[in-house]
Amino acid sequence: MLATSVSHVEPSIELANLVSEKVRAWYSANQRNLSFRHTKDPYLIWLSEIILQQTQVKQGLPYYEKFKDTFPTVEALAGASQDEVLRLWQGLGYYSRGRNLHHTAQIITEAHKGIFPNSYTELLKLKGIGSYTAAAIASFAFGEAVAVLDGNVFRVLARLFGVDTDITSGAGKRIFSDLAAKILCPEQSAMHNYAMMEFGSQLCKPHHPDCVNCPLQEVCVANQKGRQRELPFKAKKIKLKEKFFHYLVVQKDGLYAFNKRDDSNIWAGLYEFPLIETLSHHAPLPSCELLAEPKKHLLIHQKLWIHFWQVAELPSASSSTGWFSAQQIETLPKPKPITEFCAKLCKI
DNA sequence: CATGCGTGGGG
DNA sequence: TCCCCAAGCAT
Repeated sequence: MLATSVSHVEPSIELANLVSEKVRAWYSANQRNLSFRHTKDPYLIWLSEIILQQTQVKQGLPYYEKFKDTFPTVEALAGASQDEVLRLWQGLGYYSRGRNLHHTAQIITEAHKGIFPNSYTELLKLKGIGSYTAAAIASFAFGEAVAVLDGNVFRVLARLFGVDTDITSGAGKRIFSDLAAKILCPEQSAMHNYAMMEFGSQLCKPHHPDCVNCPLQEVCVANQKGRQRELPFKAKKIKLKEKFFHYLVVQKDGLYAFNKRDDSNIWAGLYEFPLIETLSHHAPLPSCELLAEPKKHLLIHQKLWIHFWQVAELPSASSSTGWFSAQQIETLPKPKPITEFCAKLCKI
């Protein structure tokens, strides 16, 4: 599944040109009619780009229109109060975008005397403008030859060139920005960037890419190999899950109930007290006595809460339990929390 | 570099 | 129900 070192296709100049030409031709015939694409006013382009960060056009468009009507210029936006701006932003989410928008409008109005910074490098210095937005404004408003790299472009490039490097990793960012730069048509950067994003959002879609009608199907690695579904590759976000382990300390005739863990889980093959896993700290059985404070045990993507309960008898359900003396247990391989608990138990 | 930040929609 | 995704950025 996960490939660490994969030799994806390195596009030749010819292939790079072909890709840009085909995508731009597709765009000319298939682009949606979106008002913010029909302006070169850097203020309006900036406004639309901020609103559309992590936001679908359908959701953001009404906000763009509202802001454009209410604040037609950067000075008008700068002159508003933060409350007015956030009131207009209400419901769109990611409210720091609204705060930064207002703040940056004031910087441009005052420090830049109302003149919008006109290069990728200068734009990047403004609050709320990162690499994507700087490239978007620089190319759309000023024709600078910089390639945008957003979620759509990641997807198009990953599929087209068969790149299965994790797009969230540092290595991935490098590979994809190199590829994006390589296929950019410098004389047509605005059109190229619009086209790449539109192509990704309308044809090379995440779930049902329209490969049958794709002008690049013959050069697309994912299409050749049927890997559209796997690309782009993102490492699964590791969510720290909380688990509650309850160990039952049961003594019978001087022997302790003790089990060997099966090999399909953590601590495979090690020994432990009979275990009940629940969803809370609460006692797992009606009559049992807590022997120690719950112990936190951190694994790579799990937080375990370990409890030890003294119990008179084993629940009838538990099977295949062995019985061992304290001396025998001492010699058995055990997980760290069990070892620690046993050590404490011996001292008492 | 991992995480938090919002809301709406789809599988 | 849950997870992923949508024109990312700041910390």
